[in-house]
Amino acid sequence: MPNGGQPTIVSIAARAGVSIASVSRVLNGQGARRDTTERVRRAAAELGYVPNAVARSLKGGRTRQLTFAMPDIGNPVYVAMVRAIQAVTKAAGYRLLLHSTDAVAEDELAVLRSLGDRTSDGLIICPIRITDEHIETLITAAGPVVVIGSLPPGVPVDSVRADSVAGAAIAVRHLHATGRRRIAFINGPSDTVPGHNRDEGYRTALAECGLTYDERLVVHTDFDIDSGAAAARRLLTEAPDAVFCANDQLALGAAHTLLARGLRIPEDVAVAGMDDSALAQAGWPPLTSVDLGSSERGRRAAELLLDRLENAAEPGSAPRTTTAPPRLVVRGSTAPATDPRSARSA
Amino acid sequence: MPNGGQPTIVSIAARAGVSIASVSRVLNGQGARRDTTERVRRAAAELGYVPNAVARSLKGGRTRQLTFAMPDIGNPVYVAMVRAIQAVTKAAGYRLLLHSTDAVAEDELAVLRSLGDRTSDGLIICPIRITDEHIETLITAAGPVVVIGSLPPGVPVDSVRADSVAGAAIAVRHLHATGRRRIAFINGPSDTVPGHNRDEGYRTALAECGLTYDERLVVHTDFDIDSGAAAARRLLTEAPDAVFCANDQLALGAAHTLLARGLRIPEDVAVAGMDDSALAQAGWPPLTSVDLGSSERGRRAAELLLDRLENAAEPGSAPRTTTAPPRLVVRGSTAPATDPRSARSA
DNA sequence: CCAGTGGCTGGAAACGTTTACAGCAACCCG
DNA sequence: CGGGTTGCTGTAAACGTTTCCAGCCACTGG
Repeated sequence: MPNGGQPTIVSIAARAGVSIASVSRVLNGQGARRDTTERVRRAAAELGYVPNAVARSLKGGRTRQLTFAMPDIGNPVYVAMVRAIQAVTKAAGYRLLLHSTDAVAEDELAVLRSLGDRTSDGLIICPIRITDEHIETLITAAGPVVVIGSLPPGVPVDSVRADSVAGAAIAVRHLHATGRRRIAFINGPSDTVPGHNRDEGYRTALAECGLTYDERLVVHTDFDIDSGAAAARRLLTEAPDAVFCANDQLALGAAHTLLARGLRIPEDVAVAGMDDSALAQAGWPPLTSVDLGSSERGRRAAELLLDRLENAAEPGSAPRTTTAPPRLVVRGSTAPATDPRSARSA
Repeated sequence: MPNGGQPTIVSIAARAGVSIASVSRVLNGQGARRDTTERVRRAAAELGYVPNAVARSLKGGRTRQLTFAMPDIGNPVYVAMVRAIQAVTKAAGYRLLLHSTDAVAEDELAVLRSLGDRTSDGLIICPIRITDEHIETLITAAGPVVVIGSLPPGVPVDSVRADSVAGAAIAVRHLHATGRRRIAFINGPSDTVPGHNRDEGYRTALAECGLTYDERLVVHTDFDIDSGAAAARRLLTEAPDAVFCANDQLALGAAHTLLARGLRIPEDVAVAGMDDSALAQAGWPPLTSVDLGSSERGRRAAELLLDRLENAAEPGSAPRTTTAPPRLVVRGSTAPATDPRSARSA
């Protein structure tokens, strides 16, 4: 018993006195005589048989596993995506493998290539940067892939994008509408796709509002809480009346710094984030944030992937792209400076 | 080519003009003639060969995949564990499958049973409740399992526990030491292991401090932000001078409610949480929290599991249990009411 | 020069399934 | 009563690897 004592279809066949083919058929619900069915069922139950998924996959060529690769499991945005994806894939009978690439491009490529090892039937990937090598690897991937993020035009791969250009613009216009004029911007790395797009939205909206772009009000840093706090410290000398942040984590970090310096939010400075993650509601004051539709994107990506798998759309068929519209969620952190609530007892 | 055109060891053998056995040997770095080695390597590269992990697993009996099942991916505590586990398993050459059970017992059992399908070589599970059925299933599991959490004595399974009884007690004593006397407690469900233990710690510490347990100051609810906020609303009528929460999410929710009602933290009410997750540092004011060693527990669990796997310790060998000591991390949310900083300008 | 040795190699079996195919009995109908 | 149908069953091949084993060749040492 080289197997470790695990019962197999063979043990069942022996015990029930039938062939392995019959066992397989009974267990997969195909026709069999009353008598046979019963004997097999009983033998399987007595032995505590569990089908070997590996053998099954080898034969069938499918693992019924899908992979989701994201830059950072710690970021609530991706958690939201995971939930949405999970809901769809679970319903379709697939297991979901999660992979955190820690935002390193090499890891992303490795995941893409690993589709070739047939460990999973398909992949949803959320790349933070998109290099030529990414595109090359995407095209030659050994199985269906859906990208969550913006792909250059012409790349024949399904994708689901967020309109973060428009999203950033909405936030800036909102800040302007509440009377802010020195709107600082804490952004992620400028060489990432999200970083680049948010920058574009920021500039566009500033122009629309008749404000001029002032590079002293802009900081590029990493997408996490500590970076947000540090960036805000640097911005303090510029005395902004609003800080727009490229995600909620940055916004939370920034708010933290501002409050620690005795500034009031929103009376002295407004703060807005992006993603509308759980963090935005949890922050104090609750953060205004732009919902880029993380759940929606996750759900949609999963659907696209399943469609490729189940309907076996010929690999070359036209790639589909969906864009989730952004939505501003206004909370306390950007109440107008002239709002009655801002009148403090002091 | 029923395979989908994927190159296999057979295609390589044909192209290189050698047997499949030689291909396998070359690719696995075993001895071969210079000439053979080179031809195989080249053929493999030209075809873009990637070994089929499924076939390999079937033959080898191991998938080099491990599973981590946790109640909730959204909770930063589990994220910390995932990171720690990942670090260990990745170094050992294992892939990690993540599974969110959403705290439903049936799902936990399903994961445990699914070890039998040989999809992964071992399992780390973080059960929220432990029923007799859990124990039964744990014992008969088809592969090595490590439990993160408290197991009743005598269950022959490796486990890593947090001392949340002691942890809760530390927090309560700290609140008492800073002058608080009406210490409310927002706890998770009392029929969960963590919920039960934290309750015990709370009661013990109260007694030590000479305070009496007052059930009007205690709320049992779910382990998330919204529940914390709702619980705090209910507690307001009791005018506590401190709120101890069974995790950081509850604490954040509670702080939120308190601040929204115009109470000052820590001047009017102190707030303390547990887990010392990213949330605690991110909150405003930064939350005092008890670090229950999530990373440490994750790391340790991974090590135990790997040890079982690699050293093939005979299944019956003595189960090992580790306990991670709690550690109080004091932050702004529990500064003593008499602290000079608490004197406001007003 | 021959037996022995050692390095490489190929054939074939094995891992646990699913499934095409053929065999076989029982039955129905003409 | 014979030929066809029907319903079930078993044999064996296949999925893509790894690995045991035996064979081959070229040496080496006596």
